[in-house]
Amino acid sequence: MLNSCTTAGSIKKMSTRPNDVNCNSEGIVTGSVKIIIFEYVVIMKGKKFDKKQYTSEDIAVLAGVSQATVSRVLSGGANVSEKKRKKVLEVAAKFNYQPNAHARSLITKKTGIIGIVMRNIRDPFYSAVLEIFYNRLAPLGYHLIFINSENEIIQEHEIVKLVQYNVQGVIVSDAVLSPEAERQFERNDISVVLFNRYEKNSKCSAVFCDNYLAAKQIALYLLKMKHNSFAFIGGSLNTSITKDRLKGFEEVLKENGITKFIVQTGNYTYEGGFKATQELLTEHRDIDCIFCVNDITAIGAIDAISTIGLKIPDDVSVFGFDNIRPSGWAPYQLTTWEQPLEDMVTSTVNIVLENINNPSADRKILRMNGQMIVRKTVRSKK
Amino acid sequence: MLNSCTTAGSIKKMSTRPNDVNCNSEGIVTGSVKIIIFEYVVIMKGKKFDKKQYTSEDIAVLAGVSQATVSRVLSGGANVSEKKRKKVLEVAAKFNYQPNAHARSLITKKTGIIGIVMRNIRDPFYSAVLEIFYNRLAPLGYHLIFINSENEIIQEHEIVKLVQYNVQGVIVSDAVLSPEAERQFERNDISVVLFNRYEKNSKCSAVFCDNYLAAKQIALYLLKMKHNSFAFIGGSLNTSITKDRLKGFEEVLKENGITKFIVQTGNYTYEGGFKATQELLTEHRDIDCIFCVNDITAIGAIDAISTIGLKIPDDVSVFGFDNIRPSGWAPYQLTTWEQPLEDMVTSTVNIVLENINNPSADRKILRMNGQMIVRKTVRSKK
DNA sequence: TATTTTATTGAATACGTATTCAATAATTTG
DNA sequence: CAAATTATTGAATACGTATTCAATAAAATA
Repeated sequence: MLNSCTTAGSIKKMSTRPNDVNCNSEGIVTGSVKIIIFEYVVIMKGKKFDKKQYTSEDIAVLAGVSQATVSRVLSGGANVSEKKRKKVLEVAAKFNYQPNAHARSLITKKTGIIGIVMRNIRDPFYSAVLEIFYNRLAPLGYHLIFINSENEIIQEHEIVKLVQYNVQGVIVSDAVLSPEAERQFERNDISVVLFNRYEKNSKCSAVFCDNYLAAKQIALYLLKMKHNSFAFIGGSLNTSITKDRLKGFEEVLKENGITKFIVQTGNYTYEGGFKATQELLTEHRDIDCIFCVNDITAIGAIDAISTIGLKIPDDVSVFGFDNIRPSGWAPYQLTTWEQPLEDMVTSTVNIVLENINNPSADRKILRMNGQMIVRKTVRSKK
Repeated sequence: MLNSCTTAGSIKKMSTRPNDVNCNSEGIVTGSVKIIIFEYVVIMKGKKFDKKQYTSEDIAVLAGVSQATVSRVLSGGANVSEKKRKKVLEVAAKFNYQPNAHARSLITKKTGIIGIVMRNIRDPFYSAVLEIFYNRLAPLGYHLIFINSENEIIQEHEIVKLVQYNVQGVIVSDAVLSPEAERQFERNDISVVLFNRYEKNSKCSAVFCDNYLAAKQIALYLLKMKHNSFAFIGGSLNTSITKDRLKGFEEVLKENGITKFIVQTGNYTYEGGFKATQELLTEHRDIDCIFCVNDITAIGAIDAISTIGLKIPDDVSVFGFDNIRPSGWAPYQLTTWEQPLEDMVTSTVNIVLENINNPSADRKILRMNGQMIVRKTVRSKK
């Protein structure tokens, strides 16, 4: 038997090629050219075709065609006779051939990789964001390299690998890029879409909720419910989210002659919301209404309020933003503003895809609307 | 001026090479060989060095060395004279050269990519898992391709891209692989570590909490607190987590002569826990103690219990597993079992790295301990 | 049937890097 | 100073694929 041979060795392309090599149902190579059989059997070491990473060259030899034909079958599939196509596919399947994506991308300049840069992945809003992005992009053949950052402003060193991997696009969620990072992408013609952020001094596209308008509507609603003393718990004051939500909110309050308005700074986390609320209510017992920049902050606020011993919404109303799942949980029942998450992701993906097809496409800024979700943390009237 | 030239064109390697080409402080190339200057200026179109993705070949020309030397400087750095090294680094920095990771990996067979396959990324436990894995692996130069799945058993088509990208290792969290998927990885010498799962009929390494032992301790604790009628809300019965936690729990109950023990099936989610608890308490009002397979299920259970109007822990005690952050939130104060998350990740990373260095390393099965976190959802006595 | 058109194919090449190998330069040793 | 090491370098090559180009085979047209 041929497979009693024990010498190991690697496959080299033969200078003389068989016209035809067949594989029987056991997966053992048979055919008219012994040297080929010999070499492949040696590799297999009795494990059939496992433990060997086949190349298109190998498949070509085993199918009795040229490497070019194998490539044609497995990439586009154009211009190959039905007979050879079948043969190639058969051999490829039998030997479980998987093309090398790196070699492929070297030629095509298409890596099929998209970078996703995230902060606060522990915030349920952003876990959802990641999940939805994956579910949208994977069926299109794009895969995600995940980058986690702790910084509001993403630094160049955090994303340089994305450049080296030639990602075809980048999604930055809940953060912005440093000028150096942005230039790095720009130089390499990698388009970036900011998700849930907006930066004036940037050339990046951006998809976000119209925070300014939403905040105005929220303020109007809270006024309608006869609140008098307002507070806002934001994130960092130089993020567009906090700036815009604060601006819209404050404008409406001023227009309506509200004088009592305290702005407290959190950091978009539960802990931040909890602490900010404690401080807020210690100094300003008369606050009867808190607008939180996002739900996770609001949940922290709610817990702080009840820890102090105040009642929601009788003593203090709380309004959130995002409509994450925990906001609907029984103890919270948070009244909030729902971001149109699915639509935002869809739009972002569309921009990314458009930039891939047309690298000189214009920057796009998309403001989406969302809607108010009324639950039980804002009193009805007084 | 040289840059008044408007013809565009791509850079070709010159057959005759300059001995030295300098870049002045403006970033404009100067030197003794005009043809080189010409070509590079043409490319730049007056935008200095933007909008051009340089290759090591380009840097070589601009630094007056061979491509091999550039490669030596930027990869290992061995065996290059200090003078040329400096020159190369200077030019590379000035032109913002980034080596192509795909071309590199084609040679080195090291992609620097690790696949992470996740389910339930919306569960705070797994968001944390992802964050920690990133934070551990990125400093080591490894990057993550993120795969999301809805399946308990990961199918081949979901992970085939990981094979094509030649990932150097795979972490599968909260799921197992189908035999075909596992073989796919095995054939390609890609080692897999199951995280928080264990599968007997698999050759994959695994890192998980000793669920059996933990469940026994939990049962003992609940017995000590004088509970009589027990329930367990698990996930799917063919996952190791549910099986082992159930087994340990049930064994102790039996040893202690407990006859009232109801097993209800959830799906590791809030909604699953909520619904299972509703059903459970409708049929079995006498249950005074529920052990939930994980915290998010337990939180759903707590909400269901209080929705029904029962008191925790006076009427019903709830015990969780994981110690996710929301378990510590004010309304929940869930008594639970903390998984040693950081240690589990560290161990997993170590196994992955070991497998990279030694592909024939043995399968490793790591059971970690964790600890009980006593809060307020289990009554003290009765 | 002769001629033109189209389909199919393989050889050669390109992608951008790391590495081998041989040649040369620099240094050390005697 | 001569000989032997060692350090440095560039040319050539390999990695695994897609694609161009030229050649051949097949089909369609006259």
